[in-house]
Amino acid sequence: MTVTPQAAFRALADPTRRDILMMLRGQELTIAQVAENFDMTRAAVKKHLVVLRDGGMIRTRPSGRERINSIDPAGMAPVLDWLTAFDLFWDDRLAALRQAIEEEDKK
Amino acid sequence: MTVTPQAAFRALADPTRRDILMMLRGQELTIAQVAENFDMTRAAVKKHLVVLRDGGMIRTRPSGRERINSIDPAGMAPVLDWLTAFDLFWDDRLAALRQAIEEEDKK
DNA sequence: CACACGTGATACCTTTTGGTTTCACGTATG
DNA sequence: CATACGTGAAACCAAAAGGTATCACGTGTG
Repeated sequence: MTVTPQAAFRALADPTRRDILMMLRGQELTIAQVAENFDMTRAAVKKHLVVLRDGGMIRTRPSGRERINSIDPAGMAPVLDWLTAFDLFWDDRLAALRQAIEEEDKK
Repeated sequence: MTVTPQAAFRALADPTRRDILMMLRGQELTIAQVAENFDMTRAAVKKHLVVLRDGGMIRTRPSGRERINSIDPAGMAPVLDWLTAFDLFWDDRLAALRQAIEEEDKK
């Protein structure tokens, strides 16, 4: 199941899905628990979770009659890779980052 | 005209638009020149350029009867900011980046 | 000035997307 | 075993997205 860059970018394109990712950043949640935080049906949230899964952003593990969703740390890689390849803006960011790191190393 | 993160993510969600950004990475192009590279009408490409502009990814400057499109380096900032705030995967990337920079500094 | 050229804008069409409702199914639990 | 619970899946709907064709308009150019 190779995750295409397109699936990854699509997963990030919806604000609800980005919120779900943020929500899952520190904790694992069942679909029902995720749905509690949104003003939409569980079914709608489920669909978003499927898109996130197709994009490689989350993993789902069954536990009894529940499904536990957690972030897939590797999922962001295709996006990062594209941004790196794009690399125009990257120069500035890299420069700032390099400086920050060097400053920190001086301590 | 504040660019919402949503507009930025939306701009990146379409493969044609990402291709356009890549195409604009090194050169400035008129809409007609951009359109030459795709199997779709100029009007369709124009729409993509509008979305990219709304997302803050490109700038358009008039030159006679032409419009010259170029990348806006600052456009990627909202995306980068979100990814940084998301920061789970970031750890690995940052670690690798830090190491690469430190290695280079030793030379 | 007449006219070709590059673009902007609009109407229109089809497909995708985000959402709902409803029902079937496996899993706990009284 | 009966039943409540969490989920999966399908049918359906409205709105958004991606595309086309077409026309209007400013800008060069013969």
